[in-house]
Amino acid sequence: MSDKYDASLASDLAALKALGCTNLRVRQLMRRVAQHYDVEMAKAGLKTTQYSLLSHVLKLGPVRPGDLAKSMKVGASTLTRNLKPLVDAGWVSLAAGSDARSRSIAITAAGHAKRDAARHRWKVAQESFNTLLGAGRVLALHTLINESLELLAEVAPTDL
Amino acid sequence: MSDKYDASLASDLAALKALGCTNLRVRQLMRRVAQHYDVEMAKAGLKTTQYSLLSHVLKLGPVRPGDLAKSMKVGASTLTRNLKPLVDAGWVSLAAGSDARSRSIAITAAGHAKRDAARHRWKVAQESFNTLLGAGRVLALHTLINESLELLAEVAPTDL
DNA sequence: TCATTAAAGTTGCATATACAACAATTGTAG
DNA sequence: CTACAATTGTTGTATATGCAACTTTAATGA
Repeated sequence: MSDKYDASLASDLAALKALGCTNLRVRQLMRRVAQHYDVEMAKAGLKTTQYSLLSHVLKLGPVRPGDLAKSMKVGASTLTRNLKPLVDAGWVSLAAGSDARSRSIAITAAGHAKRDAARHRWKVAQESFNTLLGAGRVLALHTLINESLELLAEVAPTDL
Repeated sequence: MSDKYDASLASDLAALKALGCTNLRVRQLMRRVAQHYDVEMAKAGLKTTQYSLLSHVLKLGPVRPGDLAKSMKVGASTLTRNLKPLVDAGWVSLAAGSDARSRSIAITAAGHAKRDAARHRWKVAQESFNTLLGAGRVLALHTLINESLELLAEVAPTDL
């Protein structure tokens, strides 16, 4: 398959210089998107990040911290800390793993219930987001993110 | 001008359901991009966020906190706190504003020097990012972010 | 077996982020 | 002129984020 972004046209190279800091722009987008989703998720008593974490634990079943962190693409230390509120709330359990240095993270019955209850809110946020931006734009954004993450992961200094 | 994302094709609507959480994906991208830039900026002794803040203060001249926050699209409380390390380092000064409830934020000589010294690192990060992803992809990403931020701002509950 | 290295998580430290509540000031209606 | 409302920032609280250093355990080599 052809890559429509392979060519570096002269016009592109000129346009690049007019762009602002990509890091800043991505952060700004992240904040707005978080705000959009958080408004809905708050009605379910969850931060969007917590919903994602809960969903991943549910999907992966009993899972080791390292594998969960890789799956979510966050650093190990971030995972340790983000897990704490969920454990405190009784939505996630931390048990001893087969290997004595590792652990086993699992969702509890209460956690499963909480996630199911919050699922509807997430859908509302996701769908209103799609409507607001337009389907084509959201699809294009996801495609760009997919490609970018792959390219960035190849040269990333750490797993995050 | 025509908007190539206006139409909601049936094929698009079907593809949307296959997408994961947009909030999660944008966050993941943000982390990787931050990591990429931070590697370079660390050589100048700055976080990329601090470089952005310093650059904005430089660009806007003596500026009120509220205006600076709006320009950077961060919440007012975030700005207050992000400013502190820079003030402590002597790169930014906080003075009384004309209006007694407001203030005046300005860059110091040391801050200006620091920013100039860091500018080269930022360029390296930005250019290596462009090379890694490809000019077309970066341009497409910026375009999507520009459009998305505009649409999101219209319905945002707060200024952040 | 014993020292070395590798693997897996957690903790100390620092920053980033924002909502709600608050404090201080200015503007405005009566 | 005063009571009420709007403006402008900061703080309390809580989460998100990750690097470097550390602890514990497992694997490996001599």
